[in-house]
Amino acid sequence: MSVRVRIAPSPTGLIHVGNIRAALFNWLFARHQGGTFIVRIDDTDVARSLPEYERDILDGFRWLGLDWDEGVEVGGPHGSYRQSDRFDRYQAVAHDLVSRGLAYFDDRTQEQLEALRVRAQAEKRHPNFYIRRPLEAATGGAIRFSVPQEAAVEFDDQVREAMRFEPETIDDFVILRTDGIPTYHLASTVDDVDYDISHVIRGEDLLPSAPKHILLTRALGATPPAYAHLPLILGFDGKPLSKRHGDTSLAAYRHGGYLPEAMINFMSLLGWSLDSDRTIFSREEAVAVFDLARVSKNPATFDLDKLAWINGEYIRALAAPEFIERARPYLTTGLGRDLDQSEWARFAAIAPLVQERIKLLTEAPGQVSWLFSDVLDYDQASWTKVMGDGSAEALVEAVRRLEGVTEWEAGAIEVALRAMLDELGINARKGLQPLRVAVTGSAVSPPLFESMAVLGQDRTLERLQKAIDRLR
RNA sequence: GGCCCCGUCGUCCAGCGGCCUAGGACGCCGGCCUUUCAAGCCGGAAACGCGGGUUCGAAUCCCGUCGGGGCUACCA
Repeated sequence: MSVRVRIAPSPTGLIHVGNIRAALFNWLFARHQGGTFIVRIDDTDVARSLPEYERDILDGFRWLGLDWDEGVEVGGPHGSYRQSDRFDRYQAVAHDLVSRGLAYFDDRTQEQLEALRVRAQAEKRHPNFYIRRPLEAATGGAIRFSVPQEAAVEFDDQVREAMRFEPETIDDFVILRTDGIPTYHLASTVDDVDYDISHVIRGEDLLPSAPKHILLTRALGATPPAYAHLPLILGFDGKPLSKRHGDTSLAAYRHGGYLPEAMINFMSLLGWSLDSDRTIFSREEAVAVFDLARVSKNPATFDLDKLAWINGEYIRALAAPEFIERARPYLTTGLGRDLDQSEWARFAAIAPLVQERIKLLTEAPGQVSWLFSDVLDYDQASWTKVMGDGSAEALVEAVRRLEGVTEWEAGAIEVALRAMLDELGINARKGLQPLRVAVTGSAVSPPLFESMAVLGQDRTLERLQKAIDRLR
């Protein structure tokens, strides 16, 4: 049997990390098995589904490199991969089930049903005791699936192992609404059958729905797929991920300076591990060993600090030109303007030093803004902390020495300034920090000699002079 | 309430009866390096929820208990 898996998000909002992790695990499994990865759009909720959300989902998958073999925008041999195109099919299935005595019409109102649930609760009975009706009780309304009461539903979950649900605890669920729109249970199950899905890999929140889907699949005359229910992802406080934890949409990370390969690596670790001691690994390495049996059963907390660390690791591992290219859009938005060619050259010269100092691409502009502004913006705290006794002398002596440097590059600058330190008899901290603040405006910056080299001799001297004036 | 899932350092993961005086990583603390900040290197604190069994032996198996979570819609 060939492996065919799908991710079926609903376009009712921006796709979030929970969905993405499910997509990733489906993708890893498919690639490891040499199977087919399908992207389907579950838009049965026509009122809330929006085209822009569908676009967001697909953009997100593309950004992460989760390429799909069949599905929306790619096609495949199974017709449409958008459920709103297939309502006829679901309706036909629902009516066929009715005619075969496996489902029935239910014309009761929501209020009546709610009253029955309340009554069941009060009498400590399962709701199904009152919800369930004889097959021929009505001839119109919604269509409910009639859950067979003969046997328990048992299946072997790929991550949770033996599962068993007693029939009286599974309620007769609606498969087709009064308005003819299918419910998630029907559409999803019919599609999984029609598209020959072999493994359903999804969040644990759907575990209680699994017996319903299995029963429905059997009613359709098909063999149920294998199921694998992934642990849920929680926020930093151990509570379910929600708006409270900030923006959990993938888009927020996509624009927040994160690298897609770092996101993939990090999310792979949410409920899975390559082995006992590797944290950083490529997607190819993950594909090579991915195994559902090794997926953890307990919920995973989304740890932003760890994501940031992983992102930093990936940034540092980038080849310099690659880093410059990736940082480019963040630089123009962060600096608020486009850089000209000579400015880009200057950035390129200092980029490797920036690269090892940031965890997010969004931090890049802050590291080099001093390089691109004509009037330096001194950080007041840095100034007061660094400028003290001897600072003026150091600055004056530095100017004198640096004026004499004929070949303006980091090595020569260092030689000149070391000589200055010797002559003044002061240590590097005391002698160099004032220069740093004078040149970059801050006590924290990329290495000084390289920074001066990139800034240029004239501008460096100019800034040193300005600081001297300011001290008087 | 009912049904179901889960329970190893603060966090993620390893462990699937003896290799465990419980391993790795993030974070935290300390040190080294050092022109600042990072990075890097070295070291440290830090966990098997609890109670019973089973067994020569349990983090690993069983039962209970407590705790966390999911589902319980004509949402998905």
